[in-house]
Amino acid sequence: MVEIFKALAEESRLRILAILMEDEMCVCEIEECLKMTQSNVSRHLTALKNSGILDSYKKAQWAYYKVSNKFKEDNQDLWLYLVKKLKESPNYHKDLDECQNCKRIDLCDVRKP
Amino acid sequence: MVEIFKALAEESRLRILAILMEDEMCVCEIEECLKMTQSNVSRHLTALKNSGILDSYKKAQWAYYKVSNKFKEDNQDLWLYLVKKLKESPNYHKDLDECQNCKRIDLCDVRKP
DNA sequence: TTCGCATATGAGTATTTACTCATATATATT
DNA sequence: AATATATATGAGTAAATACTCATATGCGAA
Repeated sequence: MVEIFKALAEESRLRILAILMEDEMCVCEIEECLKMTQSNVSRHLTALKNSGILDSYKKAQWAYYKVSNKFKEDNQDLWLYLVKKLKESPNYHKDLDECQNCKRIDLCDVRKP
Repeated sequence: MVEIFKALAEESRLRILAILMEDEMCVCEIEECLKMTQSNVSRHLTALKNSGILDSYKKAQWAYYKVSNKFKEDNQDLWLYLVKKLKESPNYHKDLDECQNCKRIDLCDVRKP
């Protein structure tokens, strides 16, 4: 439990989690959406993954991250709380809009026709 | 939200919260129950209070802390999660037992007849 | 007023954490 | 094999955090 709270006790990580709430994403997309450095994104994703909140898989050189279903199941009340509160957080809509813009750019394999 | 997670991202604070789940307590009682230094208890309680999780009141030289009702109302899902998970945590039963022992000792005014 | 008790706070120390730049590693293309 | 792209990881730096000891502050009793 404390490990989960530690992972969540950081603004950048909550922003990442907020945009991952909607759909899985690739590192390069998160970078672009949140205007964060690649290495910083990677580290935060690793922290969230290590605490059991995210899952990831690789497709060629691309790494995709998504909220872990197991996490959602094992921590239903917390997940409910997060979904609600993340949508209310100050950066949420701005970040979401930015993500819509990013989806118009071909960033990684999954976005290519 | 992040402030709340920051307050909860610490083992000692979760232990304090776990025993405060049952009933309000005085600083000196928490000290005794959890075998922590007075100053450390005081600091953790202040952190939990500043994040909105706890409320406190003074009675003479004694300071009592309890879980804030406002916090419970505003963060129902999270509180539900905490109650469940705190009871499952490794130290919970040991700490609870220790508290039962402490209640046999007269520590502060409220315990005196 | 002085003394005793409870607790908050100052200060020091060690550890942890967030971020960056650089680069190692993994995968694909030529 | 060389080159390009994506991402994880090493290393350095600054800031934050947890804990302790000491003591300031607040309250009550004598």
